[in-house]
Amino acid sequence: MTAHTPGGDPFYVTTPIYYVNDRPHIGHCYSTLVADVAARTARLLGRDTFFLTGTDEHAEKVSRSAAERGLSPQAWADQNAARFREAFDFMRFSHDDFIRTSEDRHKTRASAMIQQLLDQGDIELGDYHGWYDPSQEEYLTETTAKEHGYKSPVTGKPLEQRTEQNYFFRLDKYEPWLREEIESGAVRVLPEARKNEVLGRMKDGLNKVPVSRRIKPGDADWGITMPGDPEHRVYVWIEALCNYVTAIDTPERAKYWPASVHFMAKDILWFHAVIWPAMLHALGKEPPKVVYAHAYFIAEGRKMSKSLGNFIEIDQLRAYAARYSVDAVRWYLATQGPLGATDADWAYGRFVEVYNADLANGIGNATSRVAQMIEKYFEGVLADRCDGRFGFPDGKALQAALAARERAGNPPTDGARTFELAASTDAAARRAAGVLASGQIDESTAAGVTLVREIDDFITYAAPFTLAKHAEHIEHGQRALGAILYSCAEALRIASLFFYPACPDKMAELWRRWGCDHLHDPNDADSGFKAPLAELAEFGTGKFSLKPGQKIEKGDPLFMRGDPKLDAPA
RNA sequence: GGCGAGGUAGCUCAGCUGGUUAGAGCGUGGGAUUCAUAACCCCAAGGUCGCGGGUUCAAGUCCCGCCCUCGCCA
Repeated sequence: MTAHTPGGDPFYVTTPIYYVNDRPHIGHCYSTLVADVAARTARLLGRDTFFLTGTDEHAEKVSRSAAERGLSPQAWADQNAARFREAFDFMRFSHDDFIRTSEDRHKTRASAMIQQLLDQGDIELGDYHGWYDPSQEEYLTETTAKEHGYKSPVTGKPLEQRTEQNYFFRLDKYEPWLREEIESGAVRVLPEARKNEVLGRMKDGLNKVPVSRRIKPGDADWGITMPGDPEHRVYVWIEALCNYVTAIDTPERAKYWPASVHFMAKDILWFHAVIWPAMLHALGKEPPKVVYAHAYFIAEGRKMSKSLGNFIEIDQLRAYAARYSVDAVRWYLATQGPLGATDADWAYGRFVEVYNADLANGIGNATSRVAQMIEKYFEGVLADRCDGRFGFPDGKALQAALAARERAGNPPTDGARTFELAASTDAAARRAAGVLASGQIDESTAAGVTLVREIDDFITYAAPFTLAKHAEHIEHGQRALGAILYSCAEALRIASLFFYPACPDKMAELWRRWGCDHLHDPNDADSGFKAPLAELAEFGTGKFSLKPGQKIEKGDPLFMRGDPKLDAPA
């Protein structure tokens, strides 16, 4: 789907695979967006990136829902998996593959992985006993059972103690190893608060975990059976975890293991941070480098739930996108989302504020004003190059600008300032590079925002619009003006690179207008970069820098200002 | 109940090993300005740093107690 930059270090990022019975909503979109931004950042940095998402299909409820509709489980899963694909295409996610657990490539490999665990004695038969809810035909955890007074949470009928033969994964065997991995950071569990949780819970000891249940008469033939024992069906979660490996188990893709980062919501952290690494270790494979569990979105200050019926579904995101652009929706999710341990709010008022502040009044306005000046004073053609340094005593361009302000009777009140735009863009690039190890995707967006702020500040101080009016009375006035505008444009070009992971289409649009040659195909934001960030972000003298003579087209506002008084899109 | 995190400006949060007037972004109010999408830039509003004790020459920053919120518990 996306062109890879050959030669870079492999970077493998995943999302959970989504339960195919669900309708795509903001939660799925958020997890996937986080991974997408990480993947796009990795590609921008020149890493050989592989980004995987997909659907989890082998649940009992899937076959039941299918039956209700008179469909085969597969047909039903096909239909719903397609919804996720559509939603993800709409969100402009750049996954390299979309795996479905009902695919043969997954089933055969997942079975083989389980077979190996069985052969090695890491999965063994044992007795499971727990609280069984006969009315729902399911076991409840001790905690849940207790919470409900040992009665069915659904029907209120008494629960029964039952014992059943199941297969168990010997998680207990790997406790010392796992503790060491997590404590040392060999497996980084993030955010830090989650790591503490996991370690805290591990203190109570690790038990064998049931990984299968006995097939009952009438159960649909849907899912993987325990190798060598067709009486038992493998639990979906363990099979689902295997997707991260099955999807890249080909000669060309093998280089991507171990995963650089698994992103997920906090509810499935335990599986990813504890059970999965232990399974991998048992299989003789390396554990993932980073396991990152984000928190949840709430809606307008309220928890989302089926009973309130306030889930933010894909249609609502589409409505926002119709008014503000998909990139604006991505921006809000990426910068305001629950990346840390606490939940974040999807709130319309906040959406407009952030959209206006960062996008419309930020990079959108900055590119407009710079392009407009180049159009007005230089007929839309860049005049000079400049190294982005404006200081004393040899910053001639800035001195000319200050002379103009003096002449206009509007000298700066804040004294002699120095601007090192090239140093600022370098600092931003270093900051953005931190995204990959920390999973902190907002480092890149924040670097872009900070940079734009500095550029705006510089424009105000250097006042090229004032210089333009007095240029003929000032020595080298016209050249100084060209140099200043060049630096603003060049700094904005570099800033746009940091906006790209969250706002790929808008930045591709900007690059087309300004004639920037970053992408293999300027008309396709996903066509891959021609060089890694280190080269793309060279200021002034690089291969990808703006060049004298280059045409700068202003065009319509990149992000039209939003009106907070309007009702929320619906 | 057990374990853990945290309560700092209207909002979201920074404040490392204790030390000049407690910071940022957004929002709000005012000013300046016109290159720009009435945007940008500057300034301000005055937050008992959850509450009460204690240690110290000095405490959001350490200790004790209390209140509250939140997370995890296969």
